[in-house]
Amino acid sequence: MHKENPQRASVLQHVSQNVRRLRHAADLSQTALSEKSGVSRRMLVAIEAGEKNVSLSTLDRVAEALDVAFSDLIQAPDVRDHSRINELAWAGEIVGSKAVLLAKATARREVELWEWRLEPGDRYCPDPDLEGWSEQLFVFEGSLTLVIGDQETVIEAGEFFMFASHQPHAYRNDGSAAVRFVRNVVI
Amino acid sequence: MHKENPQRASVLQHVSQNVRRLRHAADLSQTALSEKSGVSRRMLVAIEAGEKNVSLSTLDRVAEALDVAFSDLIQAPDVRDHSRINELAWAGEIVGSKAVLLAKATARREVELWEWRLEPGDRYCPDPDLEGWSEQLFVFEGSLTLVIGDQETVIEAGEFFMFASHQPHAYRNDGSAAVRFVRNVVI
DNA sequence: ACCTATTGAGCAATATAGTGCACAAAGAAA
DNA sequence: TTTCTTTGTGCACTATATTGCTCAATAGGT
Repeated sequence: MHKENPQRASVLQHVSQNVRRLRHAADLSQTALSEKSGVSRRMLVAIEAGEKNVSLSTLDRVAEALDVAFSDLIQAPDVRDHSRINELAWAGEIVGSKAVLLAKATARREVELWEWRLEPGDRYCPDPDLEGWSEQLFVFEGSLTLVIGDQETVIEAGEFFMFASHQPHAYRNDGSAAVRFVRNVVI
Repeated sequence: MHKENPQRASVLQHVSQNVRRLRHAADLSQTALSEKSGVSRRMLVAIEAGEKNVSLSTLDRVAEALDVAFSDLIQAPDVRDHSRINELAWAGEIVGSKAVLLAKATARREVELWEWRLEPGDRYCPDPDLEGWSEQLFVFEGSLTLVIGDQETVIEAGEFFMFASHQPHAYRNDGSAAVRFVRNVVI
């Protein structure tokens, strides 16, 4: 009649891993999370073991106590690959035509595509983004000096660079001509 | 002792709206969806009314029957803005330095950043993407002819364009010099 | 050794998700 | 009108999520 609970739903496995991971990230014990969320510790054990079929509102209380979005608890925990690829994906019939996939990122919420132009000697020092954000830069004219922490990287025209933008960083043009680049901000 | 069910969880409201919207989009009656998903019609009514606290596996069965991702059922239904912005967001101290936010998209799963180069006379005709995908193009050298359906658009160097890529489309270089552009694929 | 914090698990009680049935209201098409 | 489809609701029943209580096992720190 009813299913013998094969728990086919992969969502539950993700939840189990995510809750544990995020709870440790928040430096909370099961007891502490239980008090903060209002969900019994016994239930938290079951959730982290993946042996109970959690309801939405219960899971939402956990998400709120962990200070994360609900969707963060159901997403596959390891799908995020902010890997740099830079491979030739297509070559046209005429020599020189090409398509290069610079990077592929598993986005959760937002993407921002920016066009930038920085005159020689100019700079931009943004506030660091929150944890999880990353930026992808593609310089198509001039030369860009990227400062991350105390480390400086020069990105020439035609080059691509990607970094986690929660650390302090700055853009600077040390060259003699204007630098123009595309900036892709992703979370 | 227990709460008088204020159902504070906004997730449940989203679910209620999403299920109904997607069910209509799939052209299914409650009865049909019930048979396809294995969830009782009585429960579907409750879900769409937002008066029951659905469990993950039950909602996952609904998601599978609707042929959508689980996260599609819990997300706020109208948050997707693929709006073109193109506003000057920052101006440097030296005249000419600038940052232009070309576009901001609410991404759900993936982002792909591509660098392209197309020689004169060359073209690329990809298979149309699935519903929901969109592409953002920024041409920084040459001139690109974008064919969408039976409509042609010429994008000059320095210009930006965005379109839903589920419709048949093609890139073509009608100019006399190579065209180079950045292509951002988002869902 | 001891003490303490943390986690896992068993069990009984309770709250509620989920089912199946019956029936009514509304709308569309004959 | 009559028929059919779709949807909402009340109710009793079952399945199970959720709780609070136990106790055991493990790991660190003193």
